Amino acid sequence: MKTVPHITDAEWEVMKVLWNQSPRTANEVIAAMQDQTDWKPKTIRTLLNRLTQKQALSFTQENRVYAYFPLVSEGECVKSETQSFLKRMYGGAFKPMLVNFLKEEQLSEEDIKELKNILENKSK
Amino acid sequence: MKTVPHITDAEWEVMKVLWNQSPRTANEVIAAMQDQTDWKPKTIRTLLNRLTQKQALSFTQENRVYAYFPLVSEGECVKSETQSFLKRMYGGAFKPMLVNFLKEEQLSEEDIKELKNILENKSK
DNA sequence: GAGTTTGTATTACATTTGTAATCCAAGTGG
DNA sequence: CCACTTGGATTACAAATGTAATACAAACTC
Repeated sequence: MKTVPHITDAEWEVMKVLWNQSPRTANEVIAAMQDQTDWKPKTIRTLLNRLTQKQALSFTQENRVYAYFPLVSEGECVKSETQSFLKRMYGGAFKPMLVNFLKEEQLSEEDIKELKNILENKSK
Repeated sequence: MKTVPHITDAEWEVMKVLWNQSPRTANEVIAAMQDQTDWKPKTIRTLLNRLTQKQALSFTQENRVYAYFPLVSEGECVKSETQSFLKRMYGGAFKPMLVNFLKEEQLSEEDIKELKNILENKSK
């Protein structure tokens, strides 16, 4: 399976913007992030650079301006991060975590119904 | 709610040993970790120190030897780490993650049954 | 009681991460 | 053509993290 680069917390925010829509220029990304964070533009450019270096992003060049786009999908990254998270927390086993959290978290009737449905379909 | 200190990957391994059984002296921890890791004893001592500083551990002193024990429970830590993980991955929502992973992961018939049971009990 | 061992405390040092600022080159306005 | 702007490239720097080594003090061995 393809290995995705490790994406840090700060970088993750940038990725989310580009997963949401791409390609986008650096300035567009910066603009899109003005609400969520108070990072300076230079900071965001640094993150774009690092993500490009670790091949999570690439870009096309139009005149002097780069338009960035993801090289890895959100699903891949979420999966990969979850895997290492689970490994740390629960020794890699998915079910114990589910058991633990199903017990602890509050879920609405609807949520429970939806989850049961999913399980239903899996078991077929 | 009580805030637990942030425990890093390496530190987490040490905590697991002490959650598993405590109190334990530094040497006992080191011995217990010989299989899982190839960290030098000094490294493990550093981790014990850092964990003590951040008040994840404390110790009692018997002659010149410290016996360490956790100040925070595994459950607390798992919960807290999971919260920040979910925040990063899914904007903090628990259910979307469940949905996503229930769909993706393989679970045995038994697992599914168990999970459905848990859901059953919650919905009552 | 002086040297050696052994536990703890202190210090070290590279890498990663967060958070930018500075430098430089291409384009733009007069 | 030359100063100014603007986008990207390079450099900066502190805190956190991984991974130890060195220093020091108590205890144990002759």
